[in-house]
Amino acid sequence: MDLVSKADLVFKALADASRRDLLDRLRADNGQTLNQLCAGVPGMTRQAVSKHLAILEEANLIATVKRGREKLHYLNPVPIHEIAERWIGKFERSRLDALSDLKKALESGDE
Amino acid sequence: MDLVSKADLVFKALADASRRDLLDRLRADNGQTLNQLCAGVPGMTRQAVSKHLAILEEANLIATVKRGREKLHYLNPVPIHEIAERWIGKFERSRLDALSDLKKALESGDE
DNA sequence: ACAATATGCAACCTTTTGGTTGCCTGTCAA
DNA sequence: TTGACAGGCAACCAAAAGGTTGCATATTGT
Repeated sequence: MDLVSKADLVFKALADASRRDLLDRLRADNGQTLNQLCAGVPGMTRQAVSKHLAILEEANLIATVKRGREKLHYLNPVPIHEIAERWIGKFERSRLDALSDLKKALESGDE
Repeated sequence: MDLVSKADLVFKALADASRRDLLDRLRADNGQTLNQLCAGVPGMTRQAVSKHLAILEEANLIATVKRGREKLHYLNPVPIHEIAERWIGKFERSRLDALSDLKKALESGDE
């Protein structure tokens, strides 16, 4: 098996606000080039953006297509979907239980 | 406004596998003490676990209740729920669109 | 009272992360 | 063919993250 799990790459990729922003911008306008994406993040070099995109690609959150001298970036929402289903879903299902535990604990702490 | 957004704290907290594991274990057995949680992570000092718990608490993913000399940790799934609703939800909704973009791009790349 | 237990605090260390600069490669257009 | 344009690669750097050790503090049971 992998040294780092697939889910871990996705969580780590999503941990950075700049990368979440890149995903947001691809969602709004899919298939942008590196330079187009750079234009939306002033105050950051092209290489920095390129590194973020590489991390997103490693996590399979984006796919790229080379078209001549430019590289088009496409959002792949599948890993986000899987994370939501497999991991967040568990917590969704136990939401009310956990809150009732919490409430009980806080009440008994008041005694 | 805050220097770091609330959502950012949650994403950052979820970025570490040990912390996700702690949440998992609290979900299975809510209200554990620090030492109980340490027992489940062999090969890590109590202080390391304590730091992870502090980060989770900072992100509001757990709430704590002091009970005598021990501190009980309770899962708070609400931030996870909010993340799922506000952020992941957007990507869920655009899932098919993005995939169709991707497919089109890959096809035209084959010409 | 006192020893054991449960946790907190702080300094310190190493690795990872996010970013930069500088230069190289490939592609298009005149 | 020769610039200009889009992007890749590698070295380097500062700051943050993850972890440790050592000591301090508060609570509890005997």
